[in-house]
Amino acid sequence: MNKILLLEDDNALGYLLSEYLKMKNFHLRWISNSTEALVLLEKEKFDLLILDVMMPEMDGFTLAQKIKDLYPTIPFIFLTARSLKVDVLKGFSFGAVDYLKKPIDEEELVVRIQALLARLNVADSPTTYDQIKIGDYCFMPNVQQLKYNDDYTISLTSRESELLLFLWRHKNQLATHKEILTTIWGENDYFNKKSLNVFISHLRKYLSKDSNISIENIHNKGFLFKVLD
Amino acid sequence: MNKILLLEDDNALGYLLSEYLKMKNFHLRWISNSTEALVLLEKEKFDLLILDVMMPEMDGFTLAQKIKDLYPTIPFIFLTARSLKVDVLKGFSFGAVDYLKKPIDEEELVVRIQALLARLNVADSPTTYDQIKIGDYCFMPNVQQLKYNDDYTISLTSRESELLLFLWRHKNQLATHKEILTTIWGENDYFNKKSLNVFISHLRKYLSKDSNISIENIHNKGFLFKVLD
DNA sequence: AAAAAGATTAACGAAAAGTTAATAACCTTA
DNA sequence: TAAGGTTATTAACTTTTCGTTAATCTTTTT
Repeated sequence: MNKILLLEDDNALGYLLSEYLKMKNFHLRWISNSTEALVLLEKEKFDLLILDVMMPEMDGFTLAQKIKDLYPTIPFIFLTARSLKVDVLKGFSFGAVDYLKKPIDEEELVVRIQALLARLNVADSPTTYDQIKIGDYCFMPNVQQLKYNDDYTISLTSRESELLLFLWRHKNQLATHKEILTTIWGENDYFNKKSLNVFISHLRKYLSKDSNISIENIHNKGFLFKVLD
Repeated sequence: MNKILLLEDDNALGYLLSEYLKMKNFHLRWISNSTEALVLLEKEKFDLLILDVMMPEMDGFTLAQKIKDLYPTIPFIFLTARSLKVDVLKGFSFGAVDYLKKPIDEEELVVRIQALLARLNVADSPTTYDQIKIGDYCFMPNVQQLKYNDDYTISLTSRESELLLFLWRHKNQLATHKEILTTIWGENDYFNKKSLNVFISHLRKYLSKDSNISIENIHNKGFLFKVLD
């Protein structure tokens, strides 16, 4: 879950936003004091800051400057009543990732935050889960390869790989001819069905080392990819 | 420099924005047709899309949906005259990173783009390497050299070096023709694909001493730079 | 037992990929 | 600006790959 720090000195708005964001399942911390923010950042890690520009003691810009120096990677959004263009430009020049003008629409704020955090999270995890364990085999659909026990690797053709993926997604269920043909070949006709048989045959051969795996034919219906665990 | 694709059917606004953004040193391409956008994205790589929501033929939302499916990582901004709240929410739900209401303030657009690209760039290339161990080889992209076991050194051409770096960054993953061509050659067409083959051939020869390294072709898709450790 | 469906292997042709050589573009330096 | 060298692209040709089709045999159904 994502931790957000909201810095807003207006009690009404601060309360409204913090309750709303909590309701939307953000882990939210609301404070109304700039110096407290710095103390808190020292102790806890936040994924996002939401800063009001107009603040007593220290205004949002100077605070942002300080934060930028201390924690250059943490993203922050400005909230402001001043919709002066020069302020918007100034906000971004300070490194803001967004700048919202009051009155704040809570729903819009939420979707903007979500869009932002989604981007941050995908940037973090380039990991494409692309390893599928099938018995003694490991199937990597993205690179169209099938590895047997670290022993050897079989390169699959596109059709073979698509078909295996389809079967795996429907493992231990009936995968009908029609489903397979329409999704992989695009058309369900006599000749493509012949092709399908050829590819089933290929896959059976590739997977023959593990007796817990089988591709069984269901007469006149389709195939059953059986994987015992 | 960052490449931006602007899709805006209003000639006056399209012209204004494209000129303004060019002046601000963006590499900008302006088109007014949704289908043209899809064709262009197939051939060229863009860092950011700016889409008008209201378009003839295909509206921005459906286009965004298509783009999202085909190129899930490319960020886009919506531009719109409809400031209906439901549209803003819809825009973000489609994966937009920002949503600007007309009339567009060009200066604000520029700073928002800059903020966005700045974040993308730091996330993308966190490090620049000057020594990369690849099996028995040591690759030095900055000096475009490839050393085999302190034994001998191969001087690489710029293309060879760029390609090897790209492959290394995508090692053990599928590097599609399109990705390679759009990032290194800038354009994805028949002839550049031919060139790519030539360079792949060069690299294979250079790297042939270490049997744990291979560049495998994935038919009709791209290449797989395999490095076993 | 006949007919239909499925399995397996092989053959084929089109398209893609690999390789080497030739040409064109691009620098540098005189 | 011309020469020479380097690099990238294009061309020409060969090899490989892949999906379909065909041929043959086996299994299932009625």
